Amino acid sequence: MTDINFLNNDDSGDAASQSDRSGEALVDLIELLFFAYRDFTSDPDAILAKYGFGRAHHRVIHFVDRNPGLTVADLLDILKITKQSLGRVLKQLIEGGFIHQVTGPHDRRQRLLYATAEGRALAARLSEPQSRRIRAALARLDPEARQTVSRFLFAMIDPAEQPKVARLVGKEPAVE
Amino acid sequence: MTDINFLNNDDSGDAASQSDRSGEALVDLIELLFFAYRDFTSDPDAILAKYGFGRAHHRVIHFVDRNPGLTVADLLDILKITKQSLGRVLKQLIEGGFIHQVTGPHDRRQRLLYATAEGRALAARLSEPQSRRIRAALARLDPEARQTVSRFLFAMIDPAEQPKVARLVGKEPAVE
DNA sequence: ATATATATGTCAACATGACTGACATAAATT
DNA sequence: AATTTATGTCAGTCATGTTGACATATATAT
Repeated sequence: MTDINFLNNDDSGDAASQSDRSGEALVDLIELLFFAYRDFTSDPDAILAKYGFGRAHHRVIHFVDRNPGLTVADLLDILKITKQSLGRVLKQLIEGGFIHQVTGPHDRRQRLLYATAEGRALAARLSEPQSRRIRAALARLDPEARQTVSRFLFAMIDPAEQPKVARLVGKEPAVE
Repeated sequence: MTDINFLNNDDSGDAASQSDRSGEALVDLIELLFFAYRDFTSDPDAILAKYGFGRAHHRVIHFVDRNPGLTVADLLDILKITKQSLGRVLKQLIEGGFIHQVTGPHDRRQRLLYATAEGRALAARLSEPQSRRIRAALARLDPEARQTVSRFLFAMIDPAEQPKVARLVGKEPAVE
């Protein structure tokens, strides 16, 4: 029924836009990235739905869990969204007891963010299927594939953002 | 100002959630995938804004351009969205003259979708910065990196979806 | 001390792109 | 003739992003 059969539908003879063979392989990678990311996010989405949360909550709890003491400004810079957007999901996560705030010790204007025990459990639960998916994918490849994939993904990030991401991830994926 | 400095904020001594060293590298890949995809989609987003279009339009025009004669059902299966969601963006693309419909020759219920000259031009314009980004990323890696990355991304897709994607992309990324 | 800048929060209005549910039409299939 | 399928559409809702304006507390500079 919902079977993809349009490869046989090519009886129109009009395949002009597909004839550019030079960039063909790159278009493949564009599409693979789309499908990989589509499925990569589907696992956590299903878990989040049980909590009444969305993908935005996932991103917040993930980065707060991974970086205890993160400030709101840090989070805004990572997620590239407005504080109004962040405000809503952050409020829900705090009210739900997944994140708690601590007034900054040096700068009392700051609210340092920490995941609670429940928050850490949720973060772990969300990352688990994603880790498993990555582990399964890498299992089919050579041992050095992880390094290659890591470097590729890092190189895909805007050059201006790469230093920040390198510090955030805690490693230098582009260096051996 | 908006400088990320929370790596120095770790004066709380509480890094419990970061102490799981076993899955550490996989968490890195989770984050790199997030950042890579975030920036990967930012280039087309800027172009789409000029047309009053969004990311949904990009996906539709891309797959229609790449697969002339695609049916609505095919598109729904690729994008994994509802027909109501697709309906709006498809309508706008048709009204804007980027896509035109042809009644199916065998099954007159079907509307085969084709990109117009303008649609092909838009698709090319959108994929150009993405191709360039990928090309630049691969340029820093070994020649066999493309094969590795391609296989990795393919393996990240739900196994049940892999055959469809393999046919759609027109290659077998998992095979040499 | 006062002025200014910064970090954060909040209110209001809005846009996009998803969703569900219901129903309509035309054409194919049984 | 009845049913299924492919598609379209109306109506309402939700999640998550946006801009603009403004408030508060605190830090910093003059």
